[in-house]
Amino acid sequence: MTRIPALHDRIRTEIEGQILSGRLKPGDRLPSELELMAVYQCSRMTVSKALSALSGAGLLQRRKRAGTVVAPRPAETMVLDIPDLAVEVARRGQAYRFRLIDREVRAAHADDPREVGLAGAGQLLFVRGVHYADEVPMAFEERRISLEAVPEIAAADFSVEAPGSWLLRHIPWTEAENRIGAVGAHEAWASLLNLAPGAPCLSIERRTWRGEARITLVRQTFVAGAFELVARFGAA
Amino acid sequence: MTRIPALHDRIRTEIEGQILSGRLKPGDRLPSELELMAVYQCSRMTVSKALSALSGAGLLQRRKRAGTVVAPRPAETMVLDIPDLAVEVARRGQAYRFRLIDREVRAAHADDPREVGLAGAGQLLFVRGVHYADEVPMAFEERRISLEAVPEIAAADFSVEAPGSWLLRHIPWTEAENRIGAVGAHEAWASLLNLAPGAPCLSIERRTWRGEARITLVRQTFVAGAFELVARFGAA
DNA sequence: CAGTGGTCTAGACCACTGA
DNA sequence: CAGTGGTCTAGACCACTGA
Repeated sequence: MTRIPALHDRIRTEIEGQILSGRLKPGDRLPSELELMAVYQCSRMTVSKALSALSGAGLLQRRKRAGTVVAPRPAETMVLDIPDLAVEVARRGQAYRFRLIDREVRAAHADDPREVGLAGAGQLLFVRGVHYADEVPMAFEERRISLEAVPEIAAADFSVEAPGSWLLRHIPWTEAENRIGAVGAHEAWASLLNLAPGAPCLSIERRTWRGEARITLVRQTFVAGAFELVARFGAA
Repeated sequence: MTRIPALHDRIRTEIEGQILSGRLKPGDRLPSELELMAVYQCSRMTVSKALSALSGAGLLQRRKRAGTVVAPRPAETMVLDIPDLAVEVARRGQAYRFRLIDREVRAAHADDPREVGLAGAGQLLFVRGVHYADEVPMAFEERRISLEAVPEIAAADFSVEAPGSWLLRHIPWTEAENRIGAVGAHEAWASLLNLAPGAPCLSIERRTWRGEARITLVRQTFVAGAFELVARFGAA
């Protein structure tokens, strides 16, 4: 059973291979759709489908009259997996637990632009807790949630489910931004992770939106070595 | 000049909006192509183009006979920008410099599986250096390059150009994998970054390939706060 | 076996834009 | 203004697979 790939797929793969291997370089011009129809003995729609896919993937640039050229090397953007912590810990075969440290409903601090940006004049829910894998502390979490956007979270029980998992089930975000860096463990929470103050930690600060509405602002701080992010580019 | 969007684009946007807003939930079934043809008064190819795009983006799942359903919430994969350091520093309006610490051509250490995986029985080029922004040390880099894959790099002058920039110009990778974590500054290079040993650093370890060939293995260690990675998902 | 999506054709009209 | 890509049509044959 040798699967016969679709013709548009074969055309796409062939041209993609020529670009990735370097036989076709940025700026090189490709044959027109009319010429490719003759090469592959097919209709224009079929050629167009292959070229449009490559154009959508950023490998080609197409302009009327000017024709189709190989795109300049794209910015190095990679796909980054940011798994839900409970899922990731379970995948490793460890027991996951979230321990709530404290929670508070209050207005945004007017002198904290991040809080004002999140909650505006409304209330926010402020939550802190620790993520454990097999009862070993893995990350400290400090989260702010807009109660205007998610009023029903005021009643959620975070001893059962981490706030992040709760949010994902109830109002998944449509947009997110993560800032990833390193920080030294802060005195206020170093001991919660069994660390000395200043010990190296991986910090992920995430903002999420649902459409226009700001949902949450969370900062997770991981014990160095307890968690790694992986970003990939290219074939699986 | 109100740009009239293409019909297939309008169909795609409408359905996409219904999914992202939650009016259509994972598992919900969409009308068949035949039904959508009637709704939008268009041909099947036009409907198909819209649905195929959404299927390719992971928002829909399509199966013959079973029809088209909204896909389960996709894994949270984000787009991560990993800029070339020289480019990133220039973008900030700072002066970039790479300082070569040492370089060495040798065989892979048989007891280091990462080196053996990179160079096999062949030679590798081992390079260490520091990246500066406005003469302030920003990152320490330790890089291994397969000389079998890139013999011409043996003659490159790294006082002029960082190894990473040289590689990008000469043999851009087609696949890459990055592991991002936090580490404490190592005694061997902490002083090069004006850090005390153990001070928090952001670590990026990158492997690259060109097709099947392994190109390089590099670990860059950034002074905490000197560099942040940003990952985004959703609309720009 | 009937409905669904996957693919392909041979044509058409058009907007754009560089020669 | 002529060549190019963007879009769309009305049809066709087929593979797949759940009712």
